[in-house]
Amino acid sequence: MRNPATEITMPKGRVTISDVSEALGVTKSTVSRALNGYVDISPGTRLRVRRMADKMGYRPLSHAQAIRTGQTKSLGLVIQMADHDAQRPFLAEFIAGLSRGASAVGWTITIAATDSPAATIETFKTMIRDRKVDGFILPRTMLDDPRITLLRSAEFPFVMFGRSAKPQGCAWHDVLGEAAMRDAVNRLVGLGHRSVGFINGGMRYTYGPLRRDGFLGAMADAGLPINPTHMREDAVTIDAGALAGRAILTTPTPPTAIVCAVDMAALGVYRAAADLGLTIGTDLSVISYDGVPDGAHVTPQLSTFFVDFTASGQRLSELLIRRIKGEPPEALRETVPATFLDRGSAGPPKRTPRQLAAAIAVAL
Amino acid sequence: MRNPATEITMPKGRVTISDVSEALGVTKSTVSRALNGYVDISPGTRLRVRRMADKMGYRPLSHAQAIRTGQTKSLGLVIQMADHDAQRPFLAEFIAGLSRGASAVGWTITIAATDSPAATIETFKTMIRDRKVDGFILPRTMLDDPRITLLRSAEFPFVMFGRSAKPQGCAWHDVLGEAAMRDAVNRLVGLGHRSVGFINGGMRYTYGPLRRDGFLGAMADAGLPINPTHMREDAVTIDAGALAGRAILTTPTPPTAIVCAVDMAALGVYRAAADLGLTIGTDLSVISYDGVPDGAHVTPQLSTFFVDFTASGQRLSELLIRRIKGEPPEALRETVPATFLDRGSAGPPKRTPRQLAAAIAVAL
DNA sequence: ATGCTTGCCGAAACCGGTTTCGGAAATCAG
DNA sequence: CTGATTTCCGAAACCGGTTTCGGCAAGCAT
Repeated sequence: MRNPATEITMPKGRVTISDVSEALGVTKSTVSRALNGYVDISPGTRLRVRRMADKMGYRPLSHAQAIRTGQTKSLGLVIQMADHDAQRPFLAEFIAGLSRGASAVGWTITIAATDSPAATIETFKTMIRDRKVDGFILPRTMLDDPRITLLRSAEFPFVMFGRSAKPQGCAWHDVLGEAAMRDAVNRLVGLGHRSVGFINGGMRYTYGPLRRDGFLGAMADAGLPINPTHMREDAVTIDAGALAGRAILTTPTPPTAIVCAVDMAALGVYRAAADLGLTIGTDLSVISYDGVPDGAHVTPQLSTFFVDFTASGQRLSELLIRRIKGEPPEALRETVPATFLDRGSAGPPKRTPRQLAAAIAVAL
Repeated sequence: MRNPATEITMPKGRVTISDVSEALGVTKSTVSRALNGYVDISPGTRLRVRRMADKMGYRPLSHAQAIRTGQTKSLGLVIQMADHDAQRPFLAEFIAGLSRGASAVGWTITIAATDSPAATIETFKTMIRDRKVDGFILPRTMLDDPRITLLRSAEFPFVMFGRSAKPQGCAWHDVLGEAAMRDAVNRLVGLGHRSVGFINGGMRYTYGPLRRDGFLGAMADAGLPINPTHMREDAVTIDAGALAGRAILTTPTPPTAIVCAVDMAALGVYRAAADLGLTIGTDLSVISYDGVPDGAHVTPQLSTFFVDFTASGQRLSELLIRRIKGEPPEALRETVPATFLDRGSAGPPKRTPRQLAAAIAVAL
C-alpha cells in the first residue's frame, strides 16, 4: 500500500488522464502539467508521471484537449479540382509527404476538395469557423491569391508551396524553378544550341513569372537573342503543350531546342514533334520540369528537373506545425533545388533552324 | 423584458450553446436536445430554438461534442503508397468525391499515407485508438485483407470500395468490373473476333478473380475456346502491360483482340503492339477498363469502360456515414455499372491469327 | 375531488482534458 | 530562530457540449 503504482488496475477501455493520476496518487492537473512541460512540476514528479503514462499507454485525446486549447492538431489541405491537370500527377506523393510529416508528431491531415475558387474560399471559411484545423497548406500559390488574403485577415496560420511577391505574414517552402530554367538553358547552350524556345506554365501562379525570368536571364547571360514567337505561356496540359509546340515549330525559323516549364507541356511537344516528323533528342531537344512518371514512358525518355513532392510535402507539414506553435513566418521560408534527370531528350543540334524549317515544311 | 429574444447581444467570438440558451432564457440542455431531435421537447420550443440558433449562426463544435458522444464526424482514408501505380491516377477524383459526400453533411475527411502493409495496419490502430475518425473507407480491397480483419475484430465501422467473399460485417460500393469484361468480350465477338486474349490486374485484389470470371464466362457463352497462353495476370502498370502484351502476341497463334482489366496495362499493350509493328484498332483490337485520362491521349484513343471515381467516392462517404449512424452493413451494399467509351481501339479483325503471327515474325 | 400518467423542461453530472488560484512545505535571507 | 520567498502540488473552475435524473404542471380516468 505504500506505493500506489504497484497496485494499479489496468482500465478496460481507453486510459484517461484520471487513470494515470489515480495510479500515481496525484491529481489530474499534476499529470497534465507534467506532461505538458510546465515549470512548476519537480523533475522527480515529472519523471514518475512520464513513466507511468507510457507504461499505461496513456495518449491524450486530441479533441478533448482541443476544447480547452483550441488546437485540433490537424492540418488542412484544400485542393481545387478546377485546375486539375496541373497538380493531378503529384497529388498522391504530395499527400503522402504531408501525412508523413504530420503523423510523425501525432498530427493529422484533413482534406477537402472543391470545384471552384468561390467554393474554395467558402471551404476555408467554414473550416476556420468550425475549428476543423489549426492551419492550412496552400498548394500552387497564385500571384493574387484570395486564399492568402483571407487567411491573412483571419490571422490564421498557413504555409505556402510556392512563394509570394507580397511576403508579409507568409511562410513558405518552394522549389527553385527559375534556377532549373537557367540550368536548362545553360545545358542546351553547352550542347551547341543557339536558338531555344520556351513554353511556360500558368502565369497566374507565382511560379510562372519566376521560371520565365530564369529562362530570359540565362538566355541573356549566354548572349542569345529572344525570339518572341518562340515563347508561349499557360501550357499545363498535353494538349496545350502540343498546340504551343506546333506553333513554335512552324515559325519561319524554328528553334532547335525547347525548354518547358512543366512536363505535361513537354509531352505535348513530343506529340507536336511526331506530327511534324521530328525526332526528339536529335531534330529537337527538350528539357522540362516536374518529373512526372510519364516522362519515363516516352521515347526518348524526357530529360527533366525532378521535384520531390513527397519531401516537399513532409517539409511543409513540419513548417506549418512550427508556424502554428508560434514561430514567426519570416523564420519559416526556404527553397530547395530540383534534381536534373538526364534521360536523352536533349542532345546536340543536328540541323540548323533553316534546315529544320525545311524538314517541317515537307511534313506539312 | 417579456421576451428575452428581443434583447440578445451578439457575442463577439464564436457563438456557443450557452449564448443561444441565454438568448432564449432556457437551459443548455434544452437547446441541445431540441437541436438533436429528442422527443421530450415540445414542437414549439424546438422551433424557437432552431430559429434562434441559425439566426445567431450557432454551429456546434464537432470536437466538443466528440468528447461526450465519441464521434468526430470525420471519415478516415489510409492510402498505401506501395501499390502506387494501381490507384494513383484516380486518387484526386476519388478524394474529391469523398470530400463532397462528407462535407455535404458537415463531415470531414482525414487522410493518412503509408509505405507498407505493416505501416498501414499500425496507422489504422493508432487512428482508432486516438479516435481520430469514426469510420474508414477501404480502397482496393483484397481477397485476404488484414484491414478488414482488424476493423472487424475492433468492431469499427468501415465501408469497402470493392466487394468481399466473406461479406460478414462488410458494407460496400463497387463497380461491376466483371460485367464490363463480359461486355468487352461480347463486343469483340460481335465485331468478328474469334480469338481474344486477356490481361488481368492484381489477383490479390477482389476485383481480379471477378473480372477473370467475367471474361471466361463470356468466352464460354460465345462458344470460344480459352487459350491459356493468351491469358496474363497482375499487370497494373504500363511496363507490366507491355510485357504481358508482348508475351501474348508472340505466341504461335496470337489473338486478334485483347481485353485488359486495367487501362495502364492496355497502354502497355499499345507499346508492345508498336514494337511489333502492329496497328491498334485494325491489326489488334483492345478494350480496357478504368477510364484514365491518358487513354484519350494515345492513337487511336483507348476504348475503355469508364469508372466515375468521383461519384463512387461520394457514394462511399454517404454509405459510411449511414453505417456509422447504425445501419446494418447488409443494407449498405451496392454495385454500379461502368460506362463504355467507344473510342476506336477496337474494330473488326483485319487479319487471321496466322497472318498476324507472320507479320509479327517479320518484325522480330 | 383524488390519484396516475404523460409531456416538458431545469438542474446537475459528465466527457477528458487544461488552466487558474491558493496554500503548505521547503528554502532562503537576516 | 524568525520572517520572506520559492518550490511544488491540490482544489476547483473551465472549455462546449451531451445525457441522466427528477419534478412540476397539465391531462386522464375513477
